[in-house]
Amino acid sequence: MSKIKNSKRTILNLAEALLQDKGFNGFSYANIAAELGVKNAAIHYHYPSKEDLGIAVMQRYRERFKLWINNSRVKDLTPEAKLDWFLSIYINMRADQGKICLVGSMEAEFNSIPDGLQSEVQALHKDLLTWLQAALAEGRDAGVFTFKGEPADKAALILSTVQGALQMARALGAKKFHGVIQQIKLDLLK
Amino acid sequence: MSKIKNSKRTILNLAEALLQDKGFNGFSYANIAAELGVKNAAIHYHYPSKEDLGIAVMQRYRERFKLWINNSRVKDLTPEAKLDWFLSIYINMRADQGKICLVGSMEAEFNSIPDGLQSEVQALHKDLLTWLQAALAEGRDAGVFTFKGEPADKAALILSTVQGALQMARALGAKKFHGVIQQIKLDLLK
DNA sequence: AATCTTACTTACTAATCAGTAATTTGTCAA
DNA sequence: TTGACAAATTACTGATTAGTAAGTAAGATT
Repeated sequence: MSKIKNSKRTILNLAEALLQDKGFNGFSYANIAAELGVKNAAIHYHYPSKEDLGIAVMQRYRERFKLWINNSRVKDLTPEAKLDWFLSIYINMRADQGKICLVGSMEAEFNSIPDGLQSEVQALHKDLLTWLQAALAEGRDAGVFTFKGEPADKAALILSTVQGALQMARALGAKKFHGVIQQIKLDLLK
Repeated sequence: MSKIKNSKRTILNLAEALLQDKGFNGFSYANIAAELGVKNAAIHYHYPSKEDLGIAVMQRYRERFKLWINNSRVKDLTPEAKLDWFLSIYINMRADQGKICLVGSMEAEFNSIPDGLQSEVQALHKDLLTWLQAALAEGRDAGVFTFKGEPADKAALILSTVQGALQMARALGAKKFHGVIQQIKLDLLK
């Protein structure tokens, strides 16, 4: 009986990577078990159902995001630096390795994932939008961003863009992704 | 033995809807067969493998798009009307019914779909980008669009945006999607 | 020392999946 | 009417899936 170190955390890490890589319907308990050198049932012991596992991944991500935005290292940034920080989250997802964001992955399969997981996706998407909207409003008030319309719509646009661009990178390469990131800034900065 | 009317076409229609709805890993031959009141094997008769079926859907879509853009009713439009036509494709996908675009659906599952299908996704995405890029360049030259940077990057941004926005609509509603469409135009028109 | 708990294994179920082979049914043309 | 072909059925395979129940080994608690 070989034991996993930090079992719950290790499983979540692997599940998160698999979700970004293959989606909820694209991975199985067997994938995780094999990678960790244990049996399927060992994963079920920690996360009884696949829904439980998916929810745990999403909740951990939400809490991580909450911690970041409430930390002074992000909170006290200028609006422009806040945007850069936000975009860096997506840049660091390694489009060059074909990873996409959790929200995009789950929303693409939204109609075939469990209800409880749908709610978590919804909640995370709202969290991201709320923060980004505030950062955009702050930046426009400070005179460093320019855009027409409502901050809510501009935030939804930017979030949709990065989500879509990560997916595009899979088919057309990471270079295209970075072009889009650049364009977001061109469209926003004075 | 109950026969399907226009079997190949009917199957493709259903497969396309299922792809937009549940993704490649999210539907099965049984879904299609049940809907048509026929057995699984009847679908395999027309499309031996799931990869064949997926490829057929993508190829039909590409040819449809090719026909449209080479038709004078699109070709002779003003740049602004061309943009509206393009966006209407995505608006007509019925975000309110939770449908997303084929490209987004396939790219989200890119790492777990057959190779031949990956190539088709790639090809369609390139087709869309190429056309949009030309329309944007034409519009900027004509003085009706304003944007910084390269038309290629702006085209990639807009395509990523609509793709992501359709997915967002599933979690946050169609209203949000329409807000993003509006914002695309605000960001582009003088 | 005895017991309880954690983390896992073994062994299984029931369902679903894509796909195949052999056969039957229906239609149309010569 | 017969034969050819298309389109479907029946009946199956082997793989994979999520999930469960019972049992075991090791460590912690009492």
